This record gives sequence, C-alpha cells and structure tokens, in this order.
Amino acid sequence: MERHPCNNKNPKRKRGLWLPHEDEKLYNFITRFGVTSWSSLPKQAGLERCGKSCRLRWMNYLNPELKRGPISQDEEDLIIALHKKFGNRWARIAESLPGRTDNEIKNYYNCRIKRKNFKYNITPNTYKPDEKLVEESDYTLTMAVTQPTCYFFNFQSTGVKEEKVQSNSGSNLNSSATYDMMNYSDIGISNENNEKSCNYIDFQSATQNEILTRSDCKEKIEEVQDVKSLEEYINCLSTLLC
DNA sequence: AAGATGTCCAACCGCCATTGG
DNA sequence: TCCAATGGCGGTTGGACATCT
Repeated sequence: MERHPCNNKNPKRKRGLWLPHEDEKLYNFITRFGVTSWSSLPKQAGLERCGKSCRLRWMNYLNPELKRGPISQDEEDLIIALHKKFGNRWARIAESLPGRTDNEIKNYYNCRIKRKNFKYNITPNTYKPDEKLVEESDYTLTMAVTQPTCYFFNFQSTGVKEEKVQSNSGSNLNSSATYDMMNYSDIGISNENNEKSCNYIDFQSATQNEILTRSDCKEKIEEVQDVKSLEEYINCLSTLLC
C-alpha cells in the first residue's frame, strides 16, 4: 500500500482557512468519485492540503448531509442528556444528532452550555460519565421522554468522598440508606403539555455539609420550576441508584 | 469613533487504535 | 510479528466578528 505522510514537515502543505476554489475542488471531486483514501485524495483532486485537512473540511462543512442553522432547544436538551451519559465523547453524541458534527457539538457545548452551567454553579470539568449507565442501554434518556411531570437524565457518584444522602420522610430514597455523594444532577421538568425544559441543580452544595432531606430536594427543585410530582422524582432517583 | 473585550467556530495538533505491507 | 501510515477523535488555538466601554 502506498503511504502518504501527512505531517507538519511537508513544505508544500497549505494551511489556514479554506478558499472557495479549494472547497469547490474538494466538493466536486468527492461528489464525483467518492472517497477511497483521504491520504491520496488531495493529490487526485489537485489540492495542496493533507488528507486529514480534506477529511475535516468535508466532514464539518462541505458534506451536503449536514444540517445548517442554529441548534434547537430540543437538540440542546439532547446534547446535555447525552453529555451526562457519555462525557466528552463528542463523536458518540453526534451519532444521535443527524446532520450535526462532533466538532459543532463540541463547540456548542464548550461556549454555550458550559456558560449556562457556570451560571448554575456547575463545573463540567469535574464531570465523569457514569460508566454503568453508559453500558446500560438508553435508560436515562428513555426516562427523559416517558416521565410526564418529572424526569432526570443522569446522576453520578464521585469516588472522591463518601457522603450520606438520605430522605427523612420514609421515601424510597431512604431505603437504600447510603449512597456515594451525588455530585451534579440534571433534572428536567415538563409541564402539563409535556413540553420539557432542562434545568440544572447543584446538589453538591446541598450535600457537602449536610444530609440532603426530601424538603431540601423539593426546595432546590422549586427554585427552578414548580414540581407537581416530587414522589415520582424520588422514585426515579431510587430506581436509578439501586 | 476607536480600542478593549468577549464570543464563536473553523481548523490544527497530537494521541491512539487500526490497518496492511 | 513488527512497524509505519492512516483515520478518527478530543483538546486547543487563532482569528473573524460582535459587543461593550
């Protein structure tokens, strides 16, 4: 197999923003011949770029299957939910958003959602995906669309420190006695018309120096939006943690 | 009006798993 | 079996543009 090195030492390699005529060459070549090898494509298409650069330009910009326009609220909700599940595995997240690229989602998350999280006192850098949930189908995501009044996307535990999280009212949460400290939670609440929204609640501050009570929990939630079915929320939480 | 600052995103870099000579 | 090229991925950066002072 012929090798086509693609590295910084190649003096002929062009860099920087793509020019319209380069886009045209790449687009015309791929739509006509397809891609058999990215490494040999630049030469065949008459481009002074490396194969990697061509691949990136096609994947992130020229591919006609890409969706243009701003990311919708539904898409944002999905990104948040999937990020909780998969962490920074952008390519995996992008699989669930047809027409959106991993780069686009990554950029969107880093500059929009991260800022929102900061507003709600969440530090995504501390986030680690819950491997158990990653392995266990789409359970949390399914929850998000099937719970009519209260749903949540994910809970994670941290290995950093242990902290008791209890309910003082005999709920299901209490039956499991002790959990690892819940770090951050995304809780989505839908209204009567099943129009969902996504809000962020920092449970860490609630659990850092105190036992998290049912009323604490309810108070936290009510800070964001009125909740009609706290019991349902507790049940969901208990099911997921057990 | 102009400089400073912030936001956004295209593109590059480096790492790693896979592939195939 | 070894090893270098390749492709894919996530992290990061630089610059264009927008907004603020």
